Amino acid sequence: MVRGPSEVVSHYLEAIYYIVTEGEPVRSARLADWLSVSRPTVTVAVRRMSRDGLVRLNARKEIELTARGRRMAESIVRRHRIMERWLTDGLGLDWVTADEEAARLEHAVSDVVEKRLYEVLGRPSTCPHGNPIPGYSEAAPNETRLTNVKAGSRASITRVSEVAEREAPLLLAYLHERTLVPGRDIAVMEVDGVGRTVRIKAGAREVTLSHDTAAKLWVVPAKK
Amino acid sequence: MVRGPSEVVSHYLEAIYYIVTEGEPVRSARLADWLSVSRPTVTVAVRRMSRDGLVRLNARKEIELTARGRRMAESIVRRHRIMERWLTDGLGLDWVTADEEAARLEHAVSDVVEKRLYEVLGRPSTCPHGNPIPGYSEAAPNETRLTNVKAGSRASITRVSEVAEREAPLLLAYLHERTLVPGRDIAVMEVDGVGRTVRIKAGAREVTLSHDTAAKLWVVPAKK
DNA sequence: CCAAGATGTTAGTAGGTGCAAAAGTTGCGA
DNA sequence: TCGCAACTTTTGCACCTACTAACATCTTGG
Repeated sequence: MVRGPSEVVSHYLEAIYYIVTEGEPVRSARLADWLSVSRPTVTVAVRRMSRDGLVRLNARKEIELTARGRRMAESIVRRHRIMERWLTDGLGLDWVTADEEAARLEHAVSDVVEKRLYEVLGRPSTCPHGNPIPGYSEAAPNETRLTNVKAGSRASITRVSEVAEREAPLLLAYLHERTLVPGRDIAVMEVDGVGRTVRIKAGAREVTLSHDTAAKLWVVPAKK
Repeated sequence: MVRGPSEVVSHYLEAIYYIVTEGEPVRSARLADWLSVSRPTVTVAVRRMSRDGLVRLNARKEIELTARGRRMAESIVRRHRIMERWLTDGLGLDWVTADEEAARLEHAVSDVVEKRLYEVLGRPSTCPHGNPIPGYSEAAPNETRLTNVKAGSRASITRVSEVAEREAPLLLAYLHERTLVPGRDIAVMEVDGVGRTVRIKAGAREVTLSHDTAAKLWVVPAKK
């Protein structure tokens, strides 16, 4: 019998995957914060995962996924995002609740249910806030953080970073209220390097975002 | 934070609930078989559950649910049956697969999802094979086992015992193939006390069931 | 370059869940 | 009533997951 990763290990893999996707180094302390456990707990968990060939530590003690670990992580993230789609589109839950619920359901979903649900949902290509579903879709190659866009240009929101969900759950509701959702076209009015803010126009509405918040929004340049 | 029962404890509560519902005594050895664990494992698990006020042992060492244990068990069974409904009606899975999947999903479903899903499914009153959903519906009071019905009378199938699912999963497919499903009207042709069989007619088709199998089918007498 | 703060590990402890082997209990048929 | 078979528990082990306290190491600002 092939035993999959435990629920706890799955959460580690998932967190590592999200942080890697943001292009940030995965440190043990960050995982401890993310998963709300103590640092020694992370140390031993990572040691177990390393023993099982899921992760490895580089010279700077940063945690990296092995090929096997990445495959497992993708599988979990895929289930998570498909469940989020169902919870929002099918059951009408809001983004924040859907994410919390998906975090539990993702470990209970088998291949069979995952595939059937994906079909029934109409083969969605992203989770509700725009993140691609591993194995079915990928991020746009010309995607960039909103903080990299120059004042005066136009862009289209593609996704809200997964990191926002975990480290600032209130942000999701904040963005949703302001209709800063995937597919939204925006115009960048002003980038203030001193105040570290970005002023944008979404439809008729102007919004000023902090640099931190803007970094959580990924966009593609508007066509032509 | 109110910690619910662990997943393992939930499975114990669920199994106990099903066996009690069949009117049979709950013995430690039966739980060991049901849950596929060793008997010592059951002993210590039951001791923990007893300590936590979920079960008690009577003089014959039979396991009984406390009021609190029963409430928890009902909550789990409710989630299980609602999930089964979704898996069969929503995703088109067969009875056996739906039951297996529901056994994992039931532990990951929150109150919020349970209630929303129940509404979206149109407030079903039973699981796919006819068992009532605790808190929403109850078994018909005049329900009886098929083995108690006299030859020559007519009856309507109400449900397939939950015990069949766990202790004889192939039986579910067997019954489904023969359209012996809830709502089916049947005529009892012959009850053979020696051969321990029951011959019934369902539509145009005659089927002979063993006594064991017939005992897993619950029916109500045909109207009039 | 050094010290403070961030980061990581070791040590010791605890509870849950599981096992096999063996000993104790009980109930029932001969 | 005796003895066997079924049932239950004890014993001793192992592993995962978690904690706190204390120590070690690393990085970076002054």
